Amino acid sequence: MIMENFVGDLNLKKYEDYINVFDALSHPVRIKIIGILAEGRQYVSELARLVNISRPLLYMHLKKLETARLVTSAMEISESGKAMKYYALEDFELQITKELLNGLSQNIIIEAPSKDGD
Amino acid sequence: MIMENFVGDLNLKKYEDYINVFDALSHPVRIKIIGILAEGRQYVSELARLVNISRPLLYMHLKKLETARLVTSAMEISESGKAMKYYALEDFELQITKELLNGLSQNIIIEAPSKDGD
DNA sequence: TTCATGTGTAATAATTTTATTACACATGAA
DNA sequence: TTCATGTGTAATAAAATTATTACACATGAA
Repeated sequence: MIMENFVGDLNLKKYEDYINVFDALSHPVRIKIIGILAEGRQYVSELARLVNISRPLLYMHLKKLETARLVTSAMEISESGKAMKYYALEDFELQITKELLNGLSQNIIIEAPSKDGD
Repeated sequence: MIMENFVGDLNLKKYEDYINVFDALSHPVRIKIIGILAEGRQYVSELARLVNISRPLLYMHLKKLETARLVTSAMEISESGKAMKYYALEDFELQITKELLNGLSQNIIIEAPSKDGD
């Protein structure tokens, strides 16, 4: 079995996929969320209390994490009959090397807007 | 020799260090820069041409990469007598795991601005 | 001297991200 | 019915990032 870039359960292919992950990991609140979800899944309102931010803001951060596929969500009806949305952390293990980034770089083309401000 | 989180030549300790790295890696232009520097060091003006962006913008991106300590810079006087600023890629190898992020998470405290928008 | 090339940065504009506020709607329990 | 708790999102404000423009200054060669 060949594993070019071992990336755990995440299936990152295009450079955009990686950038989504890096972007997702570039904010303290989102690292905090990951830390909490590492202990086990949690529903939104409770997660908001644990992270100490508002629910609307939490949704924004969760969206980034979900886009990066670092977390997944699932709706459930609790015993008491309430709808609960649970978020869970994905399994992942990312190895970032110069070689990987160099490889991604090959697919990136920056189209020229202006060459020099002079 | 114990190596808690192997991070190559980068010496990342605080969660801010990691966030700086993630942030640095979260933009196509910067990945492109890394890809080019992976082939060898380069001076600013030439790098700007290779990446296809303006020099002022390049400086901005280089600053982020340098803050993250993914690149280093050095001034040199060329044979022809011109001052040249060379940028080079650092050696690094980063293993990102749930455990690492969970560890970082412990040090992050989000101070409450507002609990819920309701 | 003028041109081509290198350095650096200040000021501003454009865009995106982050954060807040204010809603609407559902359920179970008191 | 009212309260506490859960869901979701639209609109806006605030802040940060990204991008542009316009400078200044240095060196070697023509």
